[in-house]
Amino acid sequence: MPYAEVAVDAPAGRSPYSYVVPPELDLGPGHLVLVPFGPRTARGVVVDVASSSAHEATRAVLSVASDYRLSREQLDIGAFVSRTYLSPLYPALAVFFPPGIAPEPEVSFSLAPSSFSPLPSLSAEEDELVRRIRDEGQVHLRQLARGSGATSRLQTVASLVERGLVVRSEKTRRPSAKARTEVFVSLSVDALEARRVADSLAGTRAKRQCSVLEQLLTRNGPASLGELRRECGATTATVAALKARRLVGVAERRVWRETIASRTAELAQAPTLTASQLAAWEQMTRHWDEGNPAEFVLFGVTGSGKTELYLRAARHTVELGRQVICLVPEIALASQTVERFAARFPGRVAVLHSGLTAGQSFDEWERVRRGGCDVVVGARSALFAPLERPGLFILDEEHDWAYKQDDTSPRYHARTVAREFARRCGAVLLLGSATPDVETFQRAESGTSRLLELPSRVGDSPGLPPVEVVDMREELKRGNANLFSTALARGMAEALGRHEQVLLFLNRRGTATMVQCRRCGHVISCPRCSVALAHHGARGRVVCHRCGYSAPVPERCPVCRSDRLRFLGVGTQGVVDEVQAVYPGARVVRWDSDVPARVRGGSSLGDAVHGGDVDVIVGTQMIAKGFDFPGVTLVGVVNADVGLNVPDFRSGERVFQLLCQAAGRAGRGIRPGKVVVQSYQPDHYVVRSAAAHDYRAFYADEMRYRAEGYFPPFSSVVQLVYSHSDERRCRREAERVLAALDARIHGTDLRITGPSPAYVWRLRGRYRLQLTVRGARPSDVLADLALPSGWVVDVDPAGIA
DNA sequence: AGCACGCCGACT
DNA sequence: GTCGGCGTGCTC
Repeated sequence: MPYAEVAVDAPAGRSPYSYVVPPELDLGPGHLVLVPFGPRTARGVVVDVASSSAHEATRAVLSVASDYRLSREQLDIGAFVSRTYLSPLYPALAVFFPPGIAPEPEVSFSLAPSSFSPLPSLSAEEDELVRRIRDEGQVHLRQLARGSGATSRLQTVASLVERGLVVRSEKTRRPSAKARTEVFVSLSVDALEARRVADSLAGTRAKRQCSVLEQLLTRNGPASLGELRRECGATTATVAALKARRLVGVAERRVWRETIASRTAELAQAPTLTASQLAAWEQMTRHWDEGNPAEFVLFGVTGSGKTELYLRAARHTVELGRQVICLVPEIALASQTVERFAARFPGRVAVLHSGLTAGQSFDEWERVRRGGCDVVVGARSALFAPLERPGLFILDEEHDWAYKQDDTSPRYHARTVAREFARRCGAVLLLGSATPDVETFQRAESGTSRLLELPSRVGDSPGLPPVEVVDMREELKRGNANLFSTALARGMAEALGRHEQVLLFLNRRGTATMVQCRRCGHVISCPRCSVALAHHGARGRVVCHRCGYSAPVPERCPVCRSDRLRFLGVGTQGVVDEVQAVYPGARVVRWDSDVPARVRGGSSLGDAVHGGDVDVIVGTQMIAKGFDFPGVTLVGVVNADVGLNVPDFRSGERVFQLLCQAAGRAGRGIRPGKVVVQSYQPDHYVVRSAAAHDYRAFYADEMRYRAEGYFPPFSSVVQLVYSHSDERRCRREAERVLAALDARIHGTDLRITGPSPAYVWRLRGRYRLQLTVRGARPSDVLADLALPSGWVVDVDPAGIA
């Protein structure tokens, strides 16, 4: 009897469970199935089918949940991700299925028919729950399990089920999207006949039928019912009448939902390469054709023409009969990249990211699976698109930490997974950046990968703009306590006088706009997290950026009742106000995540900026990244060094990347640009090297710092965080695991630090302690360490204290 | 989710 | 020394 080894959707399941394969199911590795698991039905992925099993299977697979099926390669990559990132197996495999294709079976409760007759005596809690179920018809288990008091609610419902007053039911929900079809109407008689009938109907009561015929005649082809409704006011009745008279035929046809890639159809010719592009291209193809090494780092400033090389490499791959995956950190900022790919590979580009509607996403996955696409462009999860034979993986802006998934399992880094993918299927990995991750650059330095340099900007745009670093301590000494230094203020006045645009960049990481009591010093903080609440002046509220808690700005200090509250720190709105105060005539806009994407993008605000109706743009991280502002000649970095003091070994690298990107925004048009960087630590190597546009100087200093601290790339880091609502239990558990780890690391190179409070010590009402393990291969020792729930393990975390 | 089990605090 | 509540582990 065949057995299926199934990776079950159960927490902490790193090894598969054995199930009997019922004879009626044609089951193989890669199938998504439903299996009984304890008292519930769970999803699972079949990883293997064998004639015998190590564990004696007692239960059988229930059904196959989807016709999507994973390849051997995908199963192997999933296992790699689970192993490398110490993640449960199911989520590491589930990423290869289109989102929403087989939702988790849902448990709900409804009233038993008998409970409509007189009720037996109920406790107050039971009565309340019965009323709620009656009012709402049914209640989902998820709703009961959410929020405080969940345990008692679940107990109450369990007792009601036991007494037969409430019935528990479980249903598999339908996929969140399906193929869209439309009814198409076409003439089933020749044009002459149709013309004759149309004329005969003119002036009669059947004027809609008449105009449908006219429409079909002018189109000289089929029209969808939707189009006919819009053009002629036709209804299904109109079409039915025409069909009854055997004048038209109807057919249902699949229609594909559109994305930006499918809307851009204009074919673009490949431009001639510049000398440095050509040199890089020749180097790439030479090594590519030799097949060794298959990893390239494309190192070039913004505007140096990296995308053109991506396109060439993609063309080369497609000509070899293979496909391309191009990852971008944030798709919202990458519409230009998508459009360029779409223009070079018309109709053959798929876009995959979380911003698509369920229907669009379903269609894009389906197009890829059917072999209809040569190129997939998308966020990190596009890596898992169902391509037949990927031959090239591109990571644009490879240093960006959006490539690391850190909120849910598997906590993978797309670069690492892409590298393994490429290795397994003999594909090329192409990493592009103006400021490569030091770990990436180190690989190139050591010869593990190949460095390709694009030293200058292409076209007529001037070189990199000169950067002036202003020492804000000196500024303070001279009595200027304003937000803007004398140099920045002068630069702004000059630019505005010439009717040129100014971009002010605010580094918000590590700062908060908080509310403090002047009398007792108390800072208004979140009741559930140990962070100060951010002040949103425009909305008159204080907001927790961690858990979303929000409250009106208090009138008095909650501790000492003083009404002398002051607002610390500067947000984008504060900068806007300051600009307006100094230059009353200036037209200022705020450009950050508080402004909805649709306003920033194609429509009003974007047009206003590009059309020159805006003088000053104020923003955060976001403006430093994808957007192109050709009219900007002055970039001011208001507070360059804020992020340097975040307790994270990568903080220097992040600030460097941000400063370089911000500086790269100036002078992208025809007129030369200039950058003013305001800093309280102007001598810091990060600020100095960014101002000099000198990546290699930064790299040298950063590597020294990393070596001294035993940080990556000199070690690998695994972070273990335990959270618990009870502080004592939290400490006890962290100490227990520390002792267990200590016992294991004897004779290894591993070092453990902690338990130490996490960067945010209290989050959503839970205390958090962290252990950090560093060494050459920390995962090996941690692989078979069984951790109770409440622990989060993050391999190569985005940042640690 | 639901059930068994065991730890820890409270009480006779 | 015992009781009982609740937190934790397990489900092929």
